Amino acid sequence: MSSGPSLESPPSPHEARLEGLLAGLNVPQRDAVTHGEGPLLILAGAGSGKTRVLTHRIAYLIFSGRARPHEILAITFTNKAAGEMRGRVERLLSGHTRGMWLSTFHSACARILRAHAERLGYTKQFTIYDQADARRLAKRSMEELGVDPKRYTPAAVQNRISQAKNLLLDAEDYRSLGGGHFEQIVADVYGVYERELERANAMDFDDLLLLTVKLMERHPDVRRFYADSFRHVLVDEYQDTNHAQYRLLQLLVGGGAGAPEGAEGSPGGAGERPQERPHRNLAVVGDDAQSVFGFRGADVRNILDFQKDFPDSTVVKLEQNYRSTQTILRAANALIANNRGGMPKELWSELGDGEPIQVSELDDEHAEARFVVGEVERLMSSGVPRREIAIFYRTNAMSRVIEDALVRRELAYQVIGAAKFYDRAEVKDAVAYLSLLANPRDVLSFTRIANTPRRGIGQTSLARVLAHAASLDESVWDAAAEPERVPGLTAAAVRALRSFMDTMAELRERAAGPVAVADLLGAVLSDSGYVRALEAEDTIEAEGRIENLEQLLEVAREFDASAEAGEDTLDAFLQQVALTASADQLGQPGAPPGEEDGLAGMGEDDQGVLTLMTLHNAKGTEFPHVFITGCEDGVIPHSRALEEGGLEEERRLFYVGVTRAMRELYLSSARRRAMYGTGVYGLRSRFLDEIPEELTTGSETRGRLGGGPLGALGGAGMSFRTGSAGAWQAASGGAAERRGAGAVQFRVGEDVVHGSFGEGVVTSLQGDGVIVVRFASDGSERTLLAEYANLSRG
DNA sequence: ATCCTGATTTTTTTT
DNA sequence: AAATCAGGAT
Repeated sequence: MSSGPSLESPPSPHEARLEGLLAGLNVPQRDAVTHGEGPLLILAGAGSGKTRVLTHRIAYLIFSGRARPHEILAITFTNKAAGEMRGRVERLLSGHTRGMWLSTFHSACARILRAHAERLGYTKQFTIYDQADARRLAKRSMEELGVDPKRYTPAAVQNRISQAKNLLLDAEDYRSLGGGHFEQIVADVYGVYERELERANAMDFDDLLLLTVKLMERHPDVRRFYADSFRHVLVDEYQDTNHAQYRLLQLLVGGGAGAPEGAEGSPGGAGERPQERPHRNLAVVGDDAQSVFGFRGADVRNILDFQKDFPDSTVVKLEQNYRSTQTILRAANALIANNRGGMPKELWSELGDGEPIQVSELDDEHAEARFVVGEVERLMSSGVPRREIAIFYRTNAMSRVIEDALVRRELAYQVIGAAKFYDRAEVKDAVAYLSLLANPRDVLSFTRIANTPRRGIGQTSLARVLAHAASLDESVWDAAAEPERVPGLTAAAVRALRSFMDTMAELRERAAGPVAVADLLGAVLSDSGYVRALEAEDTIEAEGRIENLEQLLEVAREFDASAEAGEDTLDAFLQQVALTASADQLGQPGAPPGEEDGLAGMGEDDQGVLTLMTLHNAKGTEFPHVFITGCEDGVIPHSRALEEGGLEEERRLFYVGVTRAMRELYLSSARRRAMYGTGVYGLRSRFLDEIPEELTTGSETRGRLGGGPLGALGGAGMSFRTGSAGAWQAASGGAAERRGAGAVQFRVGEDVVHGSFGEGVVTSLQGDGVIVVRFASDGSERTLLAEYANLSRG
């Protein structure tokens, strides 16, 4: 209306900016973005544009003058999500995000803890132990207590400790809960475990949350500092928050159930500035139907009870879906309707019915993989770029078979989540060196690297050093630095230790100065003899390790380049590494797929690559074409989850998978699937039956055994045992592999494994069963008789 | 101290 | 099937 020349003052650039921000948003989205002060609950169904709402709300807060960048704390679930959000906010604000906190709970907590570590008896160089470290420490604590690791596995105990921490319970709290024999054992281990963490100046993932809460509870001034500083707190994926995170939010924004404001703010309270008014500017976004992290302490009640916690909260419901066809949404709605409780929501879209959902049942996981890959190729030949296709599965282990099939067809792909770069042994070793340099009390890192590479410091000597350090209550570093004082060490061990520690001391001096992390890492790798030892191995694997270390150096270089001057770069680097999750993906999407370079690395064009990931990692993503594999009872309602009564969470997980699909959805299952090396027969997932039939299409009978004469299978199909090698694999293969009777058929480019030469690839077929194989172990090419050589598919 | 071998366990999902 | 672990030989 106000366009054109007007007597009224034209909209100021400021107003225009605000208008632009709201353009294209629907009514509830707009309400959420423009909501002023006070608690806000945004119930955002799948695909309803919640990230858009979050980013626009942040921009709105700033444009409207309600907040300045440094007054905003926005929490996401993964670093990747945080990075994406930062990018989008930056675009909206044309770069004005300086000082804004946009991170995960864990990263934000680590940052806060580093600033106040001394208050909790830590130094700011504290080490962050990941789950594997935590498990090792739990194991050691159990050994110290003489707990039988057969009866109780360290993993189970660590799990319980983690749960306790998520509930903000310390060892004594946990003990006083009562519980059975196991719980008492856990309480014992928890106590020792905690003591060891403190001695090591280390924190596990859960501590980051727990200790931040503790810090703020014990030190009101610290709490007040952050509460004042973050005028607006926004939380994504609120349905996946656990109790510790919930509590932390209460401490930051005030109010809510169980918050101490009543006591503190009331006259006669703690006596410190009783007039403090909590701002309660908390905006949370979530969907109870997508709560899938219960196993790690997430509590759906946080979102379900939000209105109880904040009776005056504003609630906005986003139900219009901008992602999927109605067919997909109807399936999703029908599926989730089988869960009881939860907030009623009905997703709808304007995108029309689209294609029916394809349901397929295959013989086994190999047939399933071939089927999926075949469909992928069909899609691609009809012009669909690779990046628009995703394949989901329940467990990481399931990716392998699919990857094999993809490599065989030379399709470029990326696996999100698995292939954890930071989990590689050599990378962990290198990081452990740096950790020890930063934190001389870091026992776990010390034990990891003291004899890596081999330098004559064996288990026994190591144990003696640790015991000595413990008895004098000094750091491992100090104990090891004077090996002659350690009782019981052999002369050789003393010599080896001294030489090792001399090197470390030199490195430490370097670390103390203003040194680039990459330079320090380079010095570590050469001075420690680590790279030399790898070079001496002179194997393909060692070469790969060296390449990985090269890559780590590159990461360090990038870090150095972006680090701010005067920062404790080593500490910051270690923190980043510790908190970079596997799902955050080192190489950005679009990078050539790692893995078997060459074969899969054909993604040079602008097609991007296929994406493989677990259903858990799928949350927050969307793809035009989605495959969900392993739709079998025991896999998708996972058997372990069923035992623990987690059916509804499994259903939500499946729901998450279904709602990722924009246009086409494929659901596949296998009648028979190998687990732990032997075959297991499964039933199709009960979730498939919860999808209305009229929405689906597909043959239940697709991929029947062999397809050809029944006899082809013979007795081999019954013995679903590997070991006796490719027998049934050949027999149950699809049409492409159905050729000769009995003998295994190979194709050029196929991966094979030989009984004594190991892995190789078929380079040519000479006819009459004569094939040529190049072996990876030594690069040799050998001519073999397929029938007699001890060969099987890789 | 180190290497080798056979037994046992693993697979739920992740910050 | 793969990886980790314990025990034993060198």
